[in-house]
Amino acid sequence: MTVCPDKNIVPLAVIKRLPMYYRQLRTLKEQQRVRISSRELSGMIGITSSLLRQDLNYFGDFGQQGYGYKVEDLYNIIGDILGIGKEYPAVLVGLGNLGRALINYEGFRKRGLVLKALFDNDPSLQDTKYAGLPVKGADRLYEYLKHENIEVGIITTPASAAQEIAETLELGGVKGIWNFAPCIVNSGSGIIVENTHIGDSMLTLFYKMKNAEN
Amino acid sequence: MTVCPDKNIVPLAVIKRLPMYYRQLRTLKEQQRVRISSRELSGMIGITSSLLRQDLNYFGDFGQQGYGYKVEDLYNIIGDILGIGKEYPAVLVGLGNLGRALINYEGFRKRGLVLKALFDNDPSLQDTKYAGLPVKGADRLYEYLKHENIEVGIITTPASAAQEIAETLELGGVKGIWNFAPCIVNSGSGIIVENTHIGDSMLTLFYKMKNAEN
DNA sequence: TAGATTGTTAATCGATTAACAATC
DNA sequence: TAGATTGTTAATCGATTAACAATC
Repeated sequence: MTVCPDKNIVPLAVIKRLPMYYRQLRTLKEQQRVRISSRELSGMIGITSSLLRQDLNYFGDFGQQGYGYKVEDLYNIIGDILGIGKEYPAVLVGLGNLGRALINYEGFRKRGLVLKALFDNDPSLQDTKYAGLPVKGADRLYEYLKHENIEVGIITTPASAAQEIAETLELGGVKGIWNFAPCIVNSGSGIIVENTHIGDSMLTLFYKMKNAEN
Repeated sequence: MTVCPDKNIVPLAVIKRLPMYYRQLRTLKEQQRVRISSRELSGMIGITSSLLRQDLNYFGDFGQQGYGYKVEDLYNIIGDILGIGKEYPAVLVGLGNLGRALINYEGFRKRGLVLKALFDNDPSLQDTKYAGLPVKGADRLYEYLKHENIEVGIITTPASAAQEIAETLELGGVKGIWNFAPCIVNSGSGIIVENTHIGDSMLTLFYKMKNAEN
């Protein structure tokens, strides 16, 4: 029952499925479900039960033969594996519509993302507050990072500004960058960059729609 | 040079990379680059040149031996493959922060997504306008869809409302659903559902950060 | 032409599925 | 115990990479 991630050999494909399991287990928990078999859970998600069991067994033996998995236990275990529960101090750069939407979504806060300050180039926003958080000029980002312990930098600027901001974040010592700008952000050294290109998924949708007509 | 998608046998893994190529080619086009080799383009993106050439060859022969690819031509070709240029009339349901952010992002409009109406349950919003678009009660969604030709339904409601909205969209005859609610949306018949779970990528980031420390 | 780079085949690698013994 | 379902191995399937002949 111990959570033991086999040193770095867990395939990324497996990791990417964990949040999906986590979400479905939360729904089940909210419905007061106590136990669930790999067959039923995988069916809800649209994968095979083999795949689900394989994935879980990268981290440990969490089930019980003839019984299945305890919903709440598995939910907590996957939460632990994902690093939920820990707090991640964060800054967000780029106070446009998407930035504001992310700031106001409580789900992130609930999973451990704690915003500490916001940055934007617009002079009219300098030294104001938004959602209770201080708004500073992007030129003061590096200085701020030097004095605070920030682990995550969120980029919601236009593409043109993203690379420079990423470099500043990296110099400032963040551990991970969550990039929403529609461009590839390169990290010099090996810090973690997670790209979320919302527009890409729209184009994937268009492609599928176009080709479903046949 | 003709765009010929080999009937439905293009792997999804390939499709998912096309928007990335498209984005990088746009950047190159903006920098006035005329030609590019598969080696250089793939390097910018962080994949092998083999993979890039394999991917493109699902759709046709767009390069020239000894020369490479013409940036602008390839950009346009990939745009065509993805279905950009065509217009997709759309509705958005759920006028929260994320919904508003999407409405105000011009990039979607540029690629062909044309919002026609917005829906929300909040009575104070009924029959107002937002960003020049009419806002209606979610209970009027089905009636609206019956009278208008809408192809895409965007769901930015809380998880609890998403499934019902999805069913209404489907009954109303949309071809594709772009779901941002943090839950799995099941389509009865086979309409296209593209899920964009922003929160999932945050959890993936957390996992990577947690395990990079070792 | 010589050099460069494609398109494409074959080899490798990794991820998914099937199957079943172990066991609750 | 009998039935159910896991954990895990082996088989399959699919995706990526390497290599190179074709050719611009």
